[in-house]
Amino acid sequence: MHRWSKLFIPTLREAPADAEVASHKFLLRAGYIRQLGAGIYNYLPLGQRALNKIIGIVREEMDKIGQEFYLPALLPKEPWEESGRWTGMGDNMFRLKDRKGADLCLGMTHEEIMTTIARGELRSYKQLPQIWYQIQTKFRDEPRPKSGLLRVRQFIMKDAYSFDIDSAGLDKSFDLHDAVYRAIFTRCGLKFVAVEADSGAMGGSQSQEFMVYTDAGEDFIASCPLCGYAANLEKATSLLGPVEELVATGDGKPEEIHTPGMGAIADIAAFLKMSPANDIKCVAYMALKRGPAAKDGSRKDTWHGVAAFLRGDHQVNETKLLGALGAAELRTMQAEELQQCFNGPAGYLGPVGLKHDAEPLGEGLTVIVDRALDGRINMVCGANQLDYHYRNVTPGRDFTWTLAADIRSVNEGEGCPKDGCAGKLVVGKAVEIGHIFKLGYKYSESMGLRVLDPNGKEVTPIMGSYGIGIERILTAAIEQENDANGFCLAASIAPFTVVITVTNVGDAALRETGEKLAAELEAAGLDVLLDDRDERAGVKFKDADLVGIPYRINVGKKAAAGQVELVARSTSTSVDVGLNEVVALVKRRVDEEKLLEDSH
RNA sequence: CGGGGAGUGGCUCAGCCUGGUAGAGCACCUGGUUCGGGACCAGGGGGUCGGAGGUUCAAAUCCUCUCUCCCCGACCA
Repeated sequence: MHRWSKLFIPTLREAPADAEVASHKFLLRAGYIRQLGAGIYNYLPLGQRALNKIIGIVREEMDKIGQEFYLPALLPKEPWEESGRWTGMGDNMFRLKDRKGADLCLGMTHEEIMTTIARGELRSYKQLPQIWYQIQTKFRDEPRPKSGLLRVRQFIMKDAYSFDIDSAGLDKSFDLHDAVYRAIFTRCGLKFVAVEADSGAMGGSQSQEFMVYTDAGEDFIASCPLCGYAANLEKATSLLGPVEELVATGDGKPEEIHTPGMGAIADIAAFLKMSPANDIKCVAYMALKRGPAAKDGSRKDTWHGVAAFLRGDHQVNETKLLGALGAAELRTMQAEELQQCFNGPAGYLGPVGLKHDAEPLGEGLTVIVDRALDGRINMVCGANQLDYHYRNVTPGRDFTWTLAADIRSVNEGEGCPKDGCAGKLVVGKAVEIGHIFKLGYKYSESMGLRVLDPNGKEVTPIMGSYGIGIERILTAAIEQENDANGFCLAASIAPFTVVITVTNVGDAALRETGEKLAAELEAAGLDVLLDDRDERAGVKFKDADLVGIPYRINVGKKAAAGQVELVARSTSTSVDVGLNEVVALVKRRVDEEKLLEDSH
């Protein structure tokens, strides 16, 4: 049994000024965490208990499909050079040298390391499939840590890796993780959605994120309320309605028009009394192409000019653009670069007469057009000349391109992309709590993992990679359920399941009743905290509400009559219960919560 | 890295513009009165004003440099 008077639970009346999001404020106020530096936090006893409970659930579920490892966080350079990520990870990797001057890094993910184990030990298809996981501290030198535990530089991750003989096997491993992840998040009391996602730096084909809707999140999710389609905005597509085309003027060929001071799309649209959808906008980038790795691990990276053209009312999706180009990084062009590539100024850039490369990221300019320009006619675009535009511009007839691709972000209200679905997309903010990838052969190939197949032939196993952010589960749970007084965690992850508040410890009878009740609850298998502090009742109620414990039992005035109050934190409802029934009632409530989870 | 903001007892902040004895509330310690939704009274402890340099008889306050943290944009669990 734990007594509040003996525990270190430093609650705060006011949130420190630099906390902005709810979970950050409450984690600090409830005495779960204290900050040590930007994106670096101390976990205090209450926080540690909650995280341990989450880890327990993750471990229990993961053990159903995989085996737990524990790899080092301090890693030598070599495996990273083999995969190409020693340079590929860039500044996000914490690097250090040992006393001999050898390069080391702090692990930010462990594909490489797991692969070294696999290639050292796996010899036969008979040993596959394997699912290996660990729960371990990760280090990432984030450009901008923020929002308390939401984005930090040191965090706990459950990372798992699968090795299969073929893609059918990978599909199965992927589905196993999908199912187990759903079970984990449900047991943690999260209302989550699984969405299609971009694979990013991990590489690979298919990936799916698990998200919890919250304004504190950093991702946007497009979803269809009708059919259940859901995708990260980085990946989402939509069905566009028809656009009313402009009527051609003159001979129907591109015609230069004088448009002084109309560098913005809104201006030119108003001037020509047309919709921005009739305009072709240009966003000019410099894209970084990674060169092949040299023997010493170094690379020659090069920058290439890219002109992206899309509908005037659409926004570039840089994630999609990166993917379409096969580039590593993007930055917008400087004025001199614009002049050099377009011979024209920003605001008046256009595709007509633009020379472009045949292949992406070549010597000259890469012209990429968005698919939403397919089949469009009589559009308006910049003339690559200050204060001039063209009209009557038809893609394909009046200009060509290096490649066409989906490079725009969908907007709320656009049509659901699923065949036959008439739904309209809605966009919401969310935080990512888990991500599962089909990696493919990226690591097994580059690092030389081979096994013999049934025919005695060497084959390369196919891999998957699967992550869960442990602290993110806690953070998302708090974001999901909080009010003015604090937050409420599911019994499964709360540091304590029930707190017994003895309203007046000066009263020996009350104190004894509380002690006895606590012992009984503990005997019933519940995590119980006895608030035996010599504080006024109000202080103890406030603290109990603050720290997220789902059930509270008030031992007060009515105790003499054999009655206590059972208060549910989530609904703030209380019922009077007989002292001899309260243990069974709390137990039943907690068990019902579990049942509810299982039925998901 | 670009842009914006902040560093003053443990927490929230005032003081800075216009240089002149470092303050309030909460928290903490002692005593008393209270005791079901963050009590009250009295007394008390605690601060190199982020750091360095400069201007000045005198710097929390003015100047220069620097460090740290937070927020907005490119990354991801």
